[in-house]
Amino acid sequence: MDTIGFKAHDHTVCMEDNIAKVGAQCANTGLQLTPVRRRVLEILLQGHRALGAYDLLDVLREEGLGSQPPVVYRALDFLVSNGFAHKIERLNAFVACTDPCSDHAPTFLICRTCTSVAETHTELETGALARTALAAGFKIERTVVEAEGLCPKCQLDAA
Amino acid sequence: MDTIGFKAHDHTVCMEDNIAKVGAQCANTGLQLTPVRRRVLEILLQGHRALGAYDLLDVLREEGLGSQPPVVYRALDFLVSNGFAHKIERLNAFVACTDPCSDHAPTFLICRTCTSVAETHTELETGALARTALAAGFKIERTVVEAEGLCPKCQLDAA
DNA sequence: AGTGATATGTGATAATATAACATATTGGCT
DNA sequence: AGCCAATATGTTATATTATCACATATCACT
Repeated sequence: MDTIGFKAHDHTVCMEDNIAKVGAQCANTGLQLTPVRRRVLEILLQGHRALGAYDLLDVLREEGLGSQPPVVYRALDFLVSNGFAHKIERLNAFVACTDPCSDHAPTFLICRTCTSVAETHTELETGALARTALAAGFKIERTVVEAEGLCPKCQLDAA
Repeated sequence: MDTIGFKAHDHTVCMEDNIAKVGAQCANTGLQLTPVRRRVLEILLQGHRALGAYDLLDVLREEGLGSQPPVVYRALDFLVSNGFAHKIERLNAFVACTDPCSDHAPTFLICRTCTSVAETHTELETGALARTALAAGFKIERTVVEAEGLCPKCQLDAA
């Protein structure tokens, strides 16, 4: 039950590792990590925070990488559908995946004040939700599990 | 581990019970179940399905109960913040609560083809999340747990 | 080089949600 | 009843999030 995002860590290494893993995965599977896609991933990796599509687009626009919404939505669609990023439904925003090589059912801890997001991985198969679904004859294809609250730092700030 | 929504049941009674409970709760606590609020709840109760705010607004408009977005969003805000309805974040849509008297952390099973929604109340899932959060020093205030897939009926139809 | 698949550029618009401010209604109090 | 404060509604405008549609470019492979 790994939790990255609220813990101190070498973030430069964290980012480089992530990009390297994604690059390798793309090379292996024939996916194209084009400049816009790579840049969107880099921006998302910059902080363990959720960013809206239009926040990302603002950065791309400044850098001359694109100016219209479809540019960023296409890049996000690529990243999300290949498991390199996730959408936080509660915020209509996006985060880089912290473990981009494994196929997983991620869960998120979202800080309401600083919008930082920690990703954790719980097993879907054995969870209570899976048992409930089974009992109801429901076939789960995808899950959204998000907890909203206060991260350690913001709890201190609030006190 | 109750699951209403994919099971056959007397839906007229289901609706009437729900409205009666909500009415009683409002009377007890001084909340005002005004015509628009009541009507929005009724529309949501009509099926165990998620409806978008603008779908609801279309109905209200036909019935002369309101024509502008704030009308329906205010009613939904009332219903959601008092636990009489829930927002399905994955769909940006709303459902009536199936157990409007208890304070709970609901979870949902969402059928991708018929948009029917079953509400369940598993404490276990939030329990596992709660342990993860505790380990990370994160204080949970609210959770979003939604599973998307195929309901029993749509599995049959697909076969 | 040619071809089909994939990716990008761009303008328009759809879908979801809130701000801001005026007016009306309700409930409690004297 | 009459008044006040709180709550609810009406309405215009706008913000935010997301997709469509179609033209063009680039890539991967033969």
